[in-house]
Amino acid sequence: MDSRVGKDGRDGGAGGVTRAIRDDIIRGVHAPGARLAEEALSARYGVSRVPVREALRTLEAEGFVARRPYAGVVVAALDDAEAEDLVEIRSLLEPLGAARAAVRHTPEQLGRLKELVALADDALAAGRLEELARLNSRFHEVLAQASGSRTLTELITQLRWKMEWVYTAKLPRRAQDSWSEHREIVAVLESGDPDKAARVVTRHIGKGRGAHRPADPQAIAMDPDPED
Amino acid sequence: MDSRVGKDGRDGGAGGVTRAIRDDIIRGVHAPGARLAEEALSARYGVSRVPVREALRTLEAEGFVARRPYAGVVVAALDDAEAEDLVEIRSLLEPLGAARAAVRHTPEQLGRLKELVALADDALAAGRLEELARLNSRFHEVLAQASGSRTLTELITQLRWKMEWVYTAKLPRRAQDSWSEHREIVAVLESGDPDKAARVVTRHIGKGRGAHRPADPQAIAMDPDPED
DNA sequence: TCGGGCACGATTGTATACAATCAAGGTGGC
DNA sequence: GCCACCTTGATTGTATACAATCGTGCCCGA
Repeated sequence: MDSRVGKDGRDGGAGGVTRAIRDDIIRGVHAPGARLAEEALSARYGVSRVPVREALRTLEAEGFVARRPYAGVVVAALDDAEAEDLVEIRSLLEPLGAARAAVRHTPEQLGRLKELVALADDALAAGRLEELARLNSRFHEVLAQASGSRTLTELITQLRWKMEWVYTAKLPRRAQDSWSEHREIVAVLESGDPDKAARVVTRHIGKGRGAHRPADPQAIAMDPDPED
Repeated sequence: MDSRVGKDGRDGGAGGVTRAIRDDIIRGVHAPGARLAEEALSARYGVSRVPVREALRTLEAEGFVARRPYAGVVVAALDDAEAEDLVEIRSLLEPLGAARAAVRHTPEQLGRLKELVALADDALAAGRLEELARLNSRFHEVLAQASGSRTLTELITQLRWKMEWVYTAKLPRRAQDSWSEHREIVAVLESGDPDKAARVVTRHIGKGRGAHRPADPQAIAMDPDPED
């Protein structure tokens, strides 16, 4: 198992290490609470300590690791309350992004979303679930970009990473239901109605009414899920 | 004008440079679009390029600078639409934080908030407006921390930095009105009602009804403001 | 005169070497 | 035996040196 980052990444270098470490954290390779020694990481990913340190700085700002001076970094651990907060925050921001997207989306983005829906149809028919998950991520990524707001896009993307991280253990559920809703989202975007876009995405996220109320137990029992 | 970072910072080092550069960006010392050459920064802040690079990685993740491989970093520029989005996002997240704080706040945090209100009374009576601005930042910082969610705290803090950045030109308005509302917030927190806390903070932020609707022109004309 | 191509300078990305700091274990005294 | 103190090892933080890459301006030819 060699995780060293190849020379093929489009970015200069350390960015690739950042992605590699982040992916390994999300996939559980580096468990929450685990200490990440710089030299061990540099050996594992095949670069020196400098890119590793820069990657850790990025991951710290993103909230995946915690850093204490002269005491090293550890993988962050999200307790249940924080996981619920992530769901709540996402249920606020992604509808906002959809409302923006309904007004600001470019034709290219709309076309890309339609293309993804079509690809998902094929993947679903062929029963390729892994493909479906990847397409799902892409769909929400493009949807966020369509908001036209860099801040919103980055926040939503990072929230989805965190969601994937939290729910990484319980993998492939509900992967097939969501694409009919995705198609609906595309249609609403095309209509250009921001309020309707926000409502549809709110329902899609799986967490309706109750804006600032802590998620009620029943909603949690529904187990909202990154695969939507 | 010597901006070099002193040895007295509580953190090991590069963290201090991060704060210094961020402050200078917010204060407009480094204008939006300006190129930040690493060597120039290391000379200016009195450290080598390594801490500078790490600081830039943090600031990139926070959205203050943009980085392109082998092309250097430039200070990010927020257009009007993005500025409005910041207001909107904040108007969603800070009430959520207040609702959490109403349930989760610690006695220490509540005491600290009351103390800040009292200090603001004195500062107001003495007419020290700069002191008031600093206390205002601290108040909202502690309020965010009282949410008990690391994610929420960091998001809200970063949003306030960005707001301060955007509205940095037009400085000392409305600094005196907000503290009566701050006192009200403390009272609501103490009562422990999350919905009421969210409503009060929403009103305090200055942007009421219309959750996912783009801010209407009238609301923008009111000129929402970090000094609240 | 204008366009293509190449060499050069400047800047970013990376690696190695060194200094500062912390934690743990040993040692001496009581 | 126990506690304070120090020493030592390991790890982080920083500085310097080197490699990779990009933009620029000059040169040359048509």
